[in-house]
Amino acid sequence: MPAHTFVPAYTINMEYNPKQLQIIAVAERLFAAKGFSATSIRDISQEADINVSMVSYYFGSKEKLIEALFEVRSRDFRTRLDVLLTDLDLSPFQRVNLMIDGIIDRITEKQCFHNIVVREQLSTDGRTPVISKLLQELKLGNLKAMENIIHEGQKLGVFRNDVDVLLLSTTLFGTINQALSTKSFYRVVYGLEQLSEEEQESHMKEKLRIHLKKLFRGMLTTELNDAVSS
Amino acid sequence: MPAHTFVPAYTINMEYNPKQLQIIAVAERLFAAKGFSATSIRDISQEADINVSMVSYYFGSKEKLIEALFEVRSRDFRTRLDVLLTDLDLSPFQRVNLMIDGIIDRITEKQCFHNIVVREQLSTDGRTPVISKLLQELKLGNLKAMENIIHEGQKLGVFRNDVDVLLLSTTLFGTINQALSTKSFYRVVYGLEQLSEEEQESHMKEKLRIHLKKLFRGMLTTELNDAVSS
Amino acid sequence: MPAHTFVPAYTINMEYNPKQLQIIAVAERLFAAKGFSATSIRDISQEADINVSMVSYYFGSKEKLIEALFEVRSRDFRTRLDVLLTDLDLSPFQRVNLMIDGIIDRITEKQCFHNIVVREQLSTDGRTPVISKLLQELKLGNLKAMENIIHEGQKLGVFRNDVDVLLLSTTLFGTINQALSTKSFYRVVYGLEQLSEEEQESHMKEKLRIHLKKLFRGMLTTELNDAVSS
Amino acid sequence: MPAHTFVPAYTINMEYNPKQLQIIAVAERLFAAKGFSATSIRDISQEADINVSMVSYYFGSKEKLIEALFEVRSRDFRTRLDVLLTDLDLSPFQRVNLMIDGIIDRITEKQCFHNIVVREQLSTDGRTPVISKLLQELKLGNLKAMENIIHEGQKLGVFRNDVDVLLLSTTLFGTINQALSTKSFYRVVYGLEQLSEEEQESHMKEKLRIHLKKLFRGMLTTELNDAVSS
DNA sequence: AATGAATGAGGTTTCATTCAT
DNA sequence: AATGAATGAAACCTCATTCAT
Repeated sequence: MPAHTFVPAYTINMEYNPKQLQIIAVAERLFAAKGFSATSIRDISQEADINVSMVSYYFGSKEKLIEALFEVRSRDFRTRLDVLLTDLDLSPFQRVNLMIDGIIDRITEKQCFHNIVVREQLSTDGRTPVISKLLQELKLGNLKAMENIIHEGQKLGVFRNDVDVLLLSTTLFGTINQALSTKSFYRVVYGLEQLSEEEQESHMKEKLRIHLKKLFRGMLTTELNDAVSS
Repeated sequence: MPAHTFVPAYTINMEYNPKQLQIIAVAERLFAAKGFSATSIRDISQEADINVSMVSYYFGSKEKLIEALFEVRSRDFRTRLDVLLTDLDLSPFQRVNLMIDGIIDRITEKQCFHNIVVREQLSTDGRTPVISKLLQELKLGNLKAMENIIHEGQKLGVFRNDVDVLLLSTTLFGTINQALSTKSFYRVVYGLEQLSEEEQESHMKEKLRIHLKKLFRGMLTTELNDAVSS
Repeated sequence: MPAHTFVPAYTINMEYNPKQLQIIAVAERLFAAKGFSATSIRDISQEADINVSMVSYYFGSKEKLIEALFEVRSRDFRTRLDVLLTDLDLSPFQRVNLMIDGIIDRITEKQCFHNIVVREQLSTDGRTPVISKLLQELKLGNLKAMENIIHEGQKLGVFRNDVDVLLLSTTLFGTINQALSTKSFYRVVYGLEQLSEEEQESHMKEKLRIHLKKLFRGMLTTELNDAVSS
Repeated sequence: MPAHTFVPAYTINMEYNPKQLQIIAVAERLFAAKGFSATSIRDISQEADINVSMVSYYFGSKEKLIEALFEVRSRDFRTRLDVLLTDLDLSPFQRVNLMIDGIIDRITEKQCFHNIVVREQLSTDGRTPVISKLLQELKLGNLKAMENIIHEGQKLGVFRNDVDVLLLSTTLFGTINQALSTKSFYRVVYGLEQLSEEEQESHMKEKLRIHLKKLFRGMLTTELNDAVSS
């Protein structure tokens, strides 16, 4: 092998070229639909209309491909998160509502990736340390952001003090994820079969927004006493 | 019992023999840990200490094995669900709290199966009609049970009338699923590394119970007005 | 294993009990339809409504089963052949025609077995010495019988002297086999689709009889001169 | 050429590359010797000195391999058939003799393939629609060609009018097939053990030619009256 | 830079057979 | 005498990856 030229694309490794991004996009869709193991490199290369060997060529391996996918998408999120919450001058409830809207939008927008994230979280033997680390950071970032908002509200005396932010965040993400993954059940129950895919999605998003805002309001508002004895 | 004509047991009746149940149990654990596709029949047979061909022998195929798994566990759930909620003479809130406890117990008890269920729900191209149908029934049963309880509370004037039961159920299951799938993150954040597996789990369950009961109380209680305008 | 009782059925090996004959009958049908290798013991046991292990139990192996099949059917033929041709007082042509009728009847009657015989003959690496030997004897018997009849006709000056009996026999059996194996093509060409299976078969048999008798007459009759120069 | 999307060559066009043709050649020999089912992909790949997975790679499956085999060989025949019979200016008998020679040559030349064809015809549940169709076309082509020749002879008053062309064709192919499949018996009977394989074959071919030409002459010649009463 | 032919490991499944009962 | 649970080998096929070009 001619050594001077055999520096495979994937060793450059921080910037991805258009072809790589295209492959990542296709892989994202398929991994979301069928799962990582059930998706073959042939599936991907077929849908992306590229040669089978391109995945290995560009990423080194299938494993590395999903790592690249996580790297790219994680970066997206990190950037978007901070922007949303720090600049504006808003009341705590407005801020919470904005956060809820932001997260719903973000997740529904990148539904495929979130689907993959959920799958990865389910895996006991984490796919790979790289992904585990990225996921951990992602989740920690989310948690810190929410903590900031809520602590601010608490300092202002608007929010209760006994708020379990982790569980609240768990409810927020859990509800959205659950809603998305049972979309078809949702359609049946609400009788939305005649609506288009998009109409149905925006319908569900709207309902979700209202539901989660009400929920957060209930959990954060001071007047509620905590007498919950089963 | 696999007969001489190779008609596996489950096509005759719905009884599985001890060996089959053992295989199902092993498969359940592995499918939960790695996913269906990533789990090979060899993995299963190795852990179950049986011959590779026994899976095909007892179930016909890997596909049929997971179907059997769903059939067995679904049956468990159906039976347990009704019992819990119909007989006792309780207040609406007591009933709701009992339901929450019941569902938390049920899911944490059959964590592996629930993990698999979540994975299946994520799959766009449902593994197989058999499983889709069972899942649909399961979810419908859950929803109906919750509707019964809440409607009763509404008739008694204890609960608000504008409750979206489907979304509430989504939050309930979504929160529990999310909590379980991010268990290790939970451990890090709460600094529970020194606790044993079981101690940690019961700690989390306890927190979950309180959180969800508070949450339901907030969403169902009448005094809360619904002014949530972002 | 208790030695005194473990003399498996198949070692007795000259007489077959009803169960064995039933298995042989089913195997015959399936081997004819799909070939030996393509027919599994499970296929056989399913159709015969017996346990899978019965084939090994009664015959020792699948291989031995087909040997048994050949033994049983070969015996049938040997007995039937001689009877037909030696006793009656007939003209040579009458005798030839009787032979043709007899062979057509015999083959169509035991079509499955003949199908298997043809398959075996095609196999370069003869299934097993046992079968090769039986087949050889069978063919030799057929040839001798035909030689007897023809030599007698020659002695009487009714038949030509330059008859190649082997090739004539080849034509006789080859034509019948070919006709049977292209039965469905025959049906299409003659437009017999509306006839029942049996009607069609008797139609074909009748045509075959006439054709072959005419053919033999042509080949055996003296007046034809042999000037065949391409 | 198997493209990156794993669409094997033959689905794009009907050209097979040298490697594929080599595999087909090996498969042809083994299928002829042992039958389709009894021949494993391992057998083929071993004899062809290629990797086991190449068969699936080049043809998709074992099933598709035999289909490819039939496609290639069928094409051969179709082209050769017409050429032979249309151009020359010959007497009807010359033409028939030429046809007989041609068919004998063709079959002995492609003996393996013909062996496989005979096996396929014997299968009640035709291997696959593709093969059934090709076989049907092949047989129909043969029949039409023979009909043309014979009808011409009839128009010229040289051949009898009551000729059953289908049965005559059955006899022609049946005799050749039978002769080839009982080659070893033929050797024993004629005492040709000391001859080489090729010498023996040409000996048999010569005998076959004479036999079949005489036979056709007898069946087609007008003077023979049809008094065949058993 | 990119291809596609080729590989070998490993996947699921089917097979004939055995063995304890 | 007969069963059926269980086995291990081998079947076909798919997989991710490599390598020469």
